[in-house]
Amino acid sequence: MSVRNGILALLAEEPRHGYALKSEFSRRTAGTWELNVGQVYTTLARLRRDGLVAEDEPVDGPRHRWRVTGSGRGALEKWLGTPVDEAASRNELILKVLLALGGPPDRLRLVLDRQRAFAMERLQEYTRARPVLADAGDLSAELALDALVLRVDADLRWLDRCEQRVADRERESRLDRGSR
Amino acid sequence: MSVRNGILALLAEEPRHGYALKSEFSRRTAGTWELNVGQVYTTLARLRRDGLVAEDEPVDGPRHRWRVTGSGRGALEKWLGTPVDEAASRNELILKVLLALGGPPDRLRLVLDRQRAFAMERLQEYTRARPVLADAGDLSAELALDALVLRVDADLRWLDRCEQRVADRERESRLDRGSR
DNA sequence: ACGGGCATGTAACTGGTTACATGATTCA
DNA sequence: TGAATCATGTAACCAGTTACATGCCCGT
Repeated sequence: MSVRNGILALLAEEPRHGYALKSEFSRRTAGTWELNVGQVYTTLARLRRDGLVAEDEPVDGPRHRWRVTGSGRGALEKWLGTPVDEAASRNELILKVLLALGGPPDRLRLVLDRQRAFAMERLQEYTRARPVLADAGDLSAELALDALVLRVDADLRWLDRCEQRVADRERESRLDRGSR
Repeated sequence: MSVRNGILALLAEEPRHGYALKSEFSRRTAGTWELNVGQVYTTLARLRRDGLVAEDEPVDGPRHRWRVTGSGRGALEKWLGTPVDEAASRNELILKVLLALGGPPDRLRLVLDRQRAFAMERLQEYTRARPVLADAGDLSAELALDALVLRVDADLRWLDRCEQRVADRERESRLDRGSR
C-alpha cells in the first residue's frame, strides 16, 4: 500500500493534479522511488473508487485537481501512525542467504561474495554523494541517503556474520570427519 | 519473485510435494515468512507454466512430486548470483518518514515516536530470544534473527538522525523568525 | 466417530507495474 | 517545424495473497 498511501500523503499537503504527483513523489524520495506516470492515474482511480480522494472537474486545460476526502485523511493518519514491522516485511536478501545455506557451500559463498561486493560499491557511491547533497541543503535527499548507508552497512555486517558462522560450521564438520 | 525463487531453491535441493514446500519454507526462514498453502500451489502452477519445474504423476496417494527442470536450475543460479539492491527495494519506513516531513511537525514526531517505540520493543524481544535459538543450534534461525536485530538497530539509528536533523531545522527557522 | 493435521487444488482479488495511445504546450 | 516536456488516461499483466472446497489418514 506504499504507493497508495504515498500519493494520499502528497494530496493531503495540497490538492494536485496527476502529473505533479509523479514529479513530487520522486523528488521527495530523492529519486529512489520513481513512479511510472500511468501508475499515478491507476492508483488515483483506485483511491477514488475507495472514497479516499475526489477530483474537481478540469478548469484550465486538461488538468484535474485531486483532493483528499475525510476518510482519506483518516486512512492517511492510520498509515502514518502504524509502525513498519521489519520482521513482517519480507526481505529478499535474508531469504536468499538462508536458502543458499541448504545448497552446496560454493554456491553460498558466491551469493555472499557477490552481495558483499555490490554492497561495498554502493557504500562508496553513497559516501561520495553525501557531501554534495549536504551542500545543496536537500534534507529529504540527505536523510534518504543516510537510511541507505545505514541499511547497507547493516547488510555488510550481517554478511560477515553469516560467513563466519558458516566457516565455523564447516570447521566443525571437518573435525567430525577427522575424529570418526 | 521471492516466493517463486524460494520454492525453486527448495526444489533444487530435492524434489518435494506441495505441502512439504510450505512447511520447509517457513522452517528455513525461521517462521519469519509463512506461506498460505494455497500460494504454494498457485506458484507451482506458474512455475510449471514457465517451464521451470515439472511434476511426476502421483504414485502413493494424492502426492505429486515436483522437480526443477534445466531452465529452472538456470533461473535459480541467476537469482542467487544477482545481488539484492537495497536502493531499488522500495522501503516503506523511509517513504513514510520522508513524506511525513512535508506535513505538520507534530505528525512527523508521532511517526518517529511510534516507530522508535515499536523498534525498541522488537529489539528486546529479539535479545531475549537469541540465546534460546543458540542453545537449540538452529543456524538458520540464529542468522535470521541476527539480520532482524541489525536492521532494527539501523532503523533506530536512522530515526535518531531524523529527529536530530528535524530539530536542527526547527531551531534554525525559529532563529530566522526571531531575526526578521 | 471425529477432530486435527496432511494434502491438493481453484477462483478471485489486490497492489504494483508497464506499454501504449492521445493530445497540449513550450521553446529552440 | 519539430523535439521535449507536460498531461491524461486505459488495457493488460504479474506476483502475492486469501478464502474456500475437497478429501485422506491417523490417533484417541
